Amino acid sequence: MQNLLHNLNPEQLAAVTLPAQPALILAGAGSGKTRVLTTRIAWLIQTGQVSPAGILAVTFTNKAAKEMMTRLSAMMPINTRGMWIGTFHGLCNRLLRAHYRDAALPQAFQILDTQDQLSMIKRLLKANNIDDEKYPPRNLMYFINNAKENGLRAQDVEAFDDFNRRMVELYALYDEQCQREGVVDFAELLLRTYELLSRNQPLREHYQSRFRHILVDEFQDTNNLQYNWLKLMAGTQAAVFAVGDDDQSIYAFRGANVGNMSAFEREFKVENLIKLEQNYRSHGHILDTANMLIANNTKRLGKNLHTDAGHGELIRIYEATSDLQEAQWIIEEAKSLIAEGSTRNEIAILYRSNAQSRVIEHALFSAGIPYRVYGGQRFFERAEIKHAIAYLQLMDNPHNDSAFLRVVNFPTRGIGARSLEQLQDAARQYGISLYAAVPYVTGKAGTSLGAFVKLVESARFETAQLPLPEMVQIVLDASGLIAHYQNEKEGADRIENLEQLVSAASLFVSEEGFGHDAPAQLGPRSEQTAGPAIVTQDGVEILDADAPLVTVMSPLSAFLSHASLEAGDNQAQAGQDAMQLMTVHSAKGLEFDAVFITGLEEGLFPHENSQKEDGGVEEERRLMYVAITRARRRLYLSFSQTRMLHGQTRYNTKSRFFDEMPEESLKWLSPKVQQHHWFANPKAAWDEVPESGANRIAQSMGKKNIGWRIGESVAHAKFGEGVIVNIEGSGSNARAHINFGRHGMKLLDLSIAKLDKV
DNA sequence: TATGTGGACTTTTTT
DNA sequence: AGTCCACATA
Repeated sequence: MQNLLHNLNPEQLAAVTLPAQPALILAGAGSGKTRVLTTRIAWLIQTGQVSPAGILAVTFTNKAAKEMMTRLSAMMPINTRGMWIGTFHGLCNRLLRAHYRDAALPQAFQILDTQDQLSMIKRLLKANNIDDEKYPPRNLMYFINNAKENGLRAQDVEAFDDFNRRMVELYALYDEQCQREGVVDFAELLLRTYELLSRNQPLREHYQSRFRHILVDEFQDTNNLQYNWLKLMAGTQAAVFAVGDDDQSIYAFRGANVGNMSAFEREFKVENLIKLEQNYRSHGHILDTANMLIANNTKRLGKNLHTDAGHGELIRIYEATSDLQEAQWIIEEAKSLIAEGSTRNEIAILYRSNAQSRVIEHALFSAGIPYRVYGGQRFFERAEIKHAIAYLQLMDNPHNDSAFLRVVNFPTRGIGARSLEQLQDAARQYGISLYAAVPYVTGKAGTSLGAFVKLVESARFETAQLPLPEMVQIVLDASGLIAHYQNEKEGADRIENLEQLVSAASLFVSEEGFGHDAPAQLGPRSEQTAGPAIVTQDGVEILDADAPLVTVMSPLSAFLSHASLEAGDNQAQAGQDAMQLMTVHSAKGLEFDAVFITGLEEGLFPHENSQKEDGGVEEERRLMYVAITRARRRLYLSFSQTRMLHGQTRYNTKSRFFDEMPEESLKWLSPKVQQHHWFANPKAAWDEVPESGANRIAQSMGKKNIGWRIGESVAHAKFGEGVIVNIEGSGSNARAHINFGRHGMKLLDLSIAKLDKV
C-alpha cells in the first residue's frame, strides 16, 4: 500500500484516494493520467473497497486498454484478463455475446468495419436502384452513424424534406439488411447494448449493482451515445471516475462532444474535481508556449501546466522558402541532433495533414535516414487479409453477404456478374442471404455457385475439430488464396501477410486463454469451465466477471471479433531505430525528446476548413496544444513561404499561432526577411526568368515590372501581412490577389492600395 | 475478366 | 500531384 501511493504528488494522491463518489479529473498533458487511473483501481482493490469484478474501466483504444492492464498487473498480482477493462466497443461486444438472445442477435453475429459498412451501403443503393450521385454512399454512412451516435433509430429520425425522408428510409433498409445478415457495425455495438440494458430491467440492475466503480479514460472524446451508455451503466449507485482534458479534445469531427465534461459535472453533481497540472514531461519554455497558446481559447474548464524541470531550451522557429527547403532544413537539424547523441526514435516530425509527409519522406529517403510513417494500412485491413477473413466469416456465419461477395469469385472461379445478379434476385425474392439463395439458382451459374458453397462447407467440416491456427492454414490453402498470390507478380508480400495471419491466430489463442488445443469452431466452452461461469438470476443469464470470452464464444468467433475491433498495427517497419513521422492527431498520447511541428501556415494549420466550422479554430488550437506538449526537451516549429498542394503552388502566411506564443520563449532561426522566393524555388525561378516562354506570356499579361511580384510578401494597414498570389491587368489597372491568411484572399488595386514591402 | 482510362477528389481517425 | 473508383475495352 505504502508502495502503491509512493511518489504520487498531492493532487494525484487526492485523486487516487477519492471516496466512492462521482469525480472529474482534469488531467493535463504529461501529468500522469494513466498512472492515476491504474493506481486508483489498484488502491480500490487493495483496500478491499471493491473486488476486481466490481470494476469497469473504459478506454477508446485497445492500446490504452492494454497499457492499463499491463500497468495494473505490475502493481499487484492480479489476473486482469477476467476484469472488465476494455474499449467501449470491446466491452459492448462482450455484453452482446453473453446476452445475444436478449439483444436479438444470432450467436455468431459478426462486426462490420468501416470498409464493410460502406460496401454494404453501396450494395443496398444498387439493389434499390438509388442514384448514388444524389445519395453518395459515404454521406449515407455518415448519416446512419450520426443517427446511431445520437441514439436514434430510423423511426426516431425526423425528416423535414423528401431528401431526408429518403435517407431515413435507406437507414431503415440498412438496419434490416444487417439484421438479416447477422452483422453489426461499430455504432450498432454501442446502440444495441444501450437498448438492451435500457429495456431489460433485470439485466440492467445486475450490471448496475455489480459495477461499483466505473473509470473512464479520455473522457473528452466521448460522443453522446457513449455518455448515455455510461449514465445507464452507472445507474444511481456506481462511482464514476472520469479522467480527461478538455484542452486535448481534437475529435469533434467524429462526434466527440467535449460538452460531456461539463454535462457530467452538472448531471452527476460532481463535488470532486481535481486538476492535475504538474507536468512531468516537458521543459518550461515548452509548457509556457503551450499555456499561452491555449489561453486564447474561450470555452475552457481552466488549467495551467507547470513543471519543476526548469526552462530548458528556447523553441526554435524556422521560416523556409519552400516545402522542399523546409524538409531539407528538418533533415539538417535532425542530423545534428543525432550527431549530438539523440536516437532517431526520439525525434518526431509532425504535420497537420498526411499529404505533407511526402516531401519530408523524399528528403529523408535521399538522405538515407531511416524513418517510420504512422497511419498506413493496418494489418487486418489489407486486401488479402480481408479475403482470408471473409472465408472464415462465411464458415462462422454464412449469411454475411459482404463476406460472401468479397470471395465468391476470388480467386476467380467463373462466377461473373450475371450469375451474381441471378443470385441476388433470388435472395431478394425470398428475403434470404446470398448463401441461402444458392440452391434457387439453376443452370451453369447454379453449378459454380454450388461448388463455392461446397468449398466453404467442406472447409468448415474438415476443420471443425482443429485448433484455430491450423484451421486458418487450411482455409488459406483450400480457398486457393495462396495459390492465387503465388501466380501473381507481386504476390510474395501478400503470401507473407497471409502466413502472418496464422501467427496472429496462434498469438490470439494463447493471449485470450483459449488454449492451443481448443477446437476453433466448437461452441462456447461454458460446459468445460463449469463452475460459476454463468449463473442464473431472476431467469437472466449473467456473465461472471472472471469469465473471459472463452466462455461465451468459440475461438473462431472471438478471433473474427478481434480482427474487426483491433485492426492491428499500422506502423511500417517497427523495431528499427527510425525517425517518427505522423499527423498531430496520431501523436496524441505520445512523447518525444525532440519534436518538429511543420507546415505552420494559415490555411494548413489552422486548416482552412476549420474557419467555416464554428469552434473550428479553437479545435485547431487544441490540436496545436497537443502537438507542442509532445516535446520533452526540444521543439522546432517551421513554416514555408510556398508549398505545393494539389498540384498547385500555394503562397501562405505564417500561422496565427505564432502570435499567440510568448516571445521570450522563442528563438527565430531564420531572419525575418529571407532571400526572395524566386531565388530559392527553382520552379518559380523558371517561371520568372525573362527568356522563358512562360514568362513572356506573363509579361504580355502584365504580370511583371509593376513593382510587385507573385510570391512577394506585403504588409497592409488593415489586413496585416500577406502574400501576392496572382497579378492581373497592367500599369495603373494592375490588381493583385493577395492571401492575407486569416483575413482571407483579397483583390486589391495596386495603384490604390497602400502596400509595403516586408 | 484483366487491364486501362478518365474523372473526381483531396483534414484530422478509432472502433 | 497522386490516389481511388467506376466504367469501358480488348
